[in-house]
Amino acid sequence: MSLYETLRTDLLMGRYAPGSKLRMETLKETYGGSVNVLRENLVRLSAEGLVEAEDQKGFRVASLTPDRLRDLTRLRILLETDGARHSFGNGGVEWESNLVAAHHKLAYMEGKMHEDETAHFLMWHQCDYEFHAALIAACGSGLHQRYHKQVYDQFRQYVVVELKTYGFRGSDIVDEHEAVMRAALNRDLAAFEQALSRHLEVFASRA
Amino acid sequence: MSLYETLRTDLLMGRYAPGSKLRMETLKETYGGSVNVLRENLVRLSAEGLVEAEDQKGFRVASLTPDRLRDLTRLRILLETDGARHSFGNGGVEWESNLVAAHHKLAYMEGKMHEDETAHFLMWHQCDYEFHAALIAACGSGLHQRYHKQVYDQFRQYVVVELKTYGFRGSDIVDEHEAVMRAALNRDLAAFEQALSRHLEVFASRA
DNA sequence: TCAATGGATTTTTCAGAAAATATTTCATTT
DNA sequence: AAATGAAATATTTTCTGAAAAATCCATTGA
Repeated sequence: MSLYETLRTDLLMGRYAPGSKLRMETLKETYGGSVNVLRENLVRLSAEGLVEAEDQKGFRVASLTPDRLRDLTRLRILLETDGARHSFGNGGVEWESNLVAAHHKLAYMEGKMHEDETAHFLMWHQCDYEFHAALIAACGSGLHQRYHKQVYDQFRQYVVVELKTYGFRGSDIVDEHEAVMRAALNRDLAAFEQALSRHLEVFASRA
Repeated sequence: MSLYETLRTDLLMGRYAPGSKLRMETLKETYGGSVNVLRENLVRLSAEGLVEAEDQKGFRVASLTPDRLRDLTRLRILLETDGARHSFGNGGVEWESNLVAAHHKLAYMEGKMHEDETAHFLMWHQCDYEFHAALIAACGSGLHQRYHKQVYDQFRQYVVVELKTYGFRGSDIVDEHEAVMRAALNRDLAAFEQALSRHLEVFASRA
């Protein structure tokens, strides 16, 4: 795994507390590599919103403010809803069956989460992303998908912290995902937006 | 001006042909500074979509493909329409008058463009951005605005090339901007989306 | 208490070289 | 003549160690 991916995973999975300082010396010890390479990656990660860069004051993990969560929630709803709208138009059986598959896998992982949260932590996140990505997979715009991933990843920071603090919030999530998928398969945009908004905003109001 | 801003402006204003290679040696001669700093900035600019990075093959100016233009157009319409929708709700007289002011300045610059395109080139771009930014200025989400700027800047690459190739396409643009502003002031979302789509898609179909 | 000061810490930049990879050149073979 | 492959060249990428610039912090003096 490249330094970029390693760093990114560690940031996403809550290895460092949000808002905490990322000191060069420490990073060098942890990841090896020289200052330049580390900086390059930190610069990239700040452009992607996972890291904050303050001029002459180095880098820190992006902070978890309520405002940012609100912004991220709104953007996710916007990008997923519009992406889904296009998928409704472009997507055929292929798209549908990939979506059903992703949802099945996700539902399975959510079952597993009740057994052992920490063991399936990473895998559940992976499946959750793949489900939400599948919704917009047929939107026909790579750039749209790229921005969605960026926003999703920032949102995930909040999810990880919430999950580590309060534990997996169980069957509600399963129902919400189910409702989202059903609306997508029915190509019912209004229902989709409502189900998705519910899914994300319920989370945002808890976190 | 920082190296980042200088580089960014040069890229945006078409100093280098789209798709052309950015060789380290050349950049060092042009901008000074050492390799590391240059790389940091190029990494950042590739995360923002103005530069393409190919592993082990260095950096090049982002290429102008029709697909990318289509994606960028769609995203601009999405972000500006949704941003405007929120502005309609949140924006008061303050927002309105800033919008009117931005439009007035833009219309003035578009008059100047008929006199001397190259002289007012940079200023017109500035005003065009400020107008489009003013539309979503009251959307209430800094992140939304940040992403919009990113998309706008990438779109601008195409505008600059088109403008340099065919010259300023005159009074059509003025009318389009006028229609967009009027719809915004009337808080008529459907009209707004239509006017904006027209404005951007007419351009996209020409370029 | 508050602000100024000076030393310690940290970030940022630098220059040059080494390592890794790409590209070109050119002789050889098919 | 076209294709192949190895050597030479060029370029990117990484590393090192250090200097420069900025920030942080604890102590001093008002």
